[in-house]
Amino acid sequence: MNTPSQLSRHERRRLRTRNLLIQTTLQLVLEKGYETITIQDITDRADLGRGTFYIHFKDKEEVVWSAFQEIFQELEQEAHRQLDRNLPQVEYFGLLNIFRHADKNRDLYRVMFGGQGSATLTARAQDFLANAFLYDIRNAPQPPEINFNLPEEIEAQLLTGVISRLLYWWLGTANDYTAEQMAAMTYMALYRKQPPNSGAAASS
Amino acid sequence: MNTPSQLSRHERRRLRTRNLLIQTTLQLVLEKGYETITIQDITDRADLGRGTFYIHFKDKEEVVWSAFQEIFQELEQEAHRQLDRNLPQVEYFGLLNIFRHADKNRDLYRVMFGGQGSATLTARAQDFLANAFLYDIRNAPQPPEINFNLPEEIEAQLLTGVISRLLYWWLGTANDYTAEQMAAMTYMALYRKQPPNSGAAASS
DNA sequence: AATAATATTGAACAGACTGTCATTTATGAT
DNA sequence: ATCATAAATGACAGTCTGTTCAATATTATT
Repeated sequence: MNTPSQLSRHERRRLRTRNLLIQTTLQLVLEKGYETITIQDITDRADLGRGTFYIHFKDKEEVVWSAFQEIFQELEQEAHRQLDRNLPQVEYFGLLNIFRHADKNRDLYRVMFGGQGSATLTARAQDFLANAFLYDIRNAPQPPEINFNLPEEIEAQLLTGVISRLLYWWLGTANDYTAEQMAAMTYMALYRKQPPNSGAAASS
Repeated sequence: MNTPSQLSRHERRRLRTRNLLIQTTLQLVLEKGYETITIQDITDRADLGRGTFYIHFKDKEEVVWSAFQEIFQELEQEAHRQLDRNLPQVEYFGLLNIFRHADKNRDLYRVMFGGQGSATLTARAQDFLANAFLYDIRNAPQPPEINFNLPEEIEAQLLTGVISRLLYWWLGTANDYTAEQMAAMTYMALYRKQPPNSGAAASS
C-alpha cells in the first residue's frame, strides 16, 4: 500500500506543488503586497497553470493562512511547554518568546500584523492570539504575580492589542530595538516591574 | 460672488451628491461588508450613474476614509479642548471620550476597527490614533500622574494597541459593558488606579 | 431670455481578474 | 503494455474596474 516513506508518489507530488504554491505566494506577498498580487502572478512564478492553484487552495487568503498556521504552531507548542514547566515569570518569558519568534519570522509577521495583509487575515491572527492568551490566563497553574482584576476576556484582549500593535510598529519601522528589549518594555508597561535578568547574562 | 450661505448652488449640489455617495457607501459596507460591495452597488442604491462616482472619488477606500476623517475630527477637537482645559485625570476622560464616541458611531467604528474594512483602512485609522496619542504625550502640560518610563513612541503605540483591540472586541461581541465601564477598565489596567467618580454621579 | 459654465448621465470600451470545466498529461496498479 | 486514477492545463464566460464622450440637466452671467 504505502511505500516506506509513508507517502505515495501522488501524495508527494501533490505536496510538492502545494508547498511550491505556498512559498511562491509568500515571496510575492512580501515583494509586492498582499492586495496587489494575483493568482496569475503566483502560478507564473511557480511555473504552474493558473487552474492548478484552485486544485490546492480556494483563495489567496487560504494559502497565506495555512502557511501561518504551521508557523504559529511552533510558537504555541513552545508556550505550552513553558506553561507546563511551571517557570517563574512565565509572563516575561512568554513575551520574549513571541518577540523572538517574530524576529525569526520577520517577513511573515509583517504580513500578518503589518497592515499589508487582508483585514480578515490580520483579524484571524489576532483572534488566534487572543484565544491563546485566554487559555493561558485560565490555565495558569499559579495565580499571577500581578492581578489585573479585570474579566479574563478583557485581559486577553488587552494583551492581544498591546502585542499586535507593538509587533506592527517594531517590524514596520526603522528602529534598533532587540526582541529582548521589546519584551522587557512590554513587560514593564504591563506588570510594572523590572524583567528578570535585566543587565545580567542568563543561562540555561 | 458668494451668496450669504457661502456656497454657490453648484457647490451645494456637488456636496449633496458627494454626501449621498458617502452615506450610501457606509450603509452598504455595514450591510454587506467592505470587500463585497461594488461601485455599481453604491451608485445603484444612490440612484446615480456609475460614472458619477469617479467624479467625486477615486476609490471605495477614499469614500470611507473621508467619511471617517470627518467623524474623527470631532473626537480630535474634543480631545484638544480637554487638554487645553488642563483637567486633572485627562487620561481617564480621554479614554471615556473615545469609548463614548465609538458608542455614538458604532457602525463606523465597527468598519474601521472591526476587521471588516480593508487592511489599509484599519492601519490608517490606527496610525491616526497613534499620532494623536504621541502628540498628547509630548504636549501634556503637566507630567503624567504615572510615568511609564518608556520611549514616548512606544507608549503611544501601546495605547493604540489597547484601545483598538478593545474597541474591536467591544463592538464586535455580545456584551453589556457601557462606554464608562470600558473606559474604567482600560484606565485601571493602564494606570493601576481607580478611575475618578467611580460609583458617584458626575455633573457638568 | 439667451448664453456660458458646470454637473450628471449612461453607454460603451479595453483591461484585468476570477472561478470552472472539459481535456490532456503524468503516475500507479495489474 | 494497458488501463485507471490523479494532477495539471488552458481556454471560457462572467464580473468589476477605470476611462471616455456625447448628450442632458442644472445653475450662473449677461
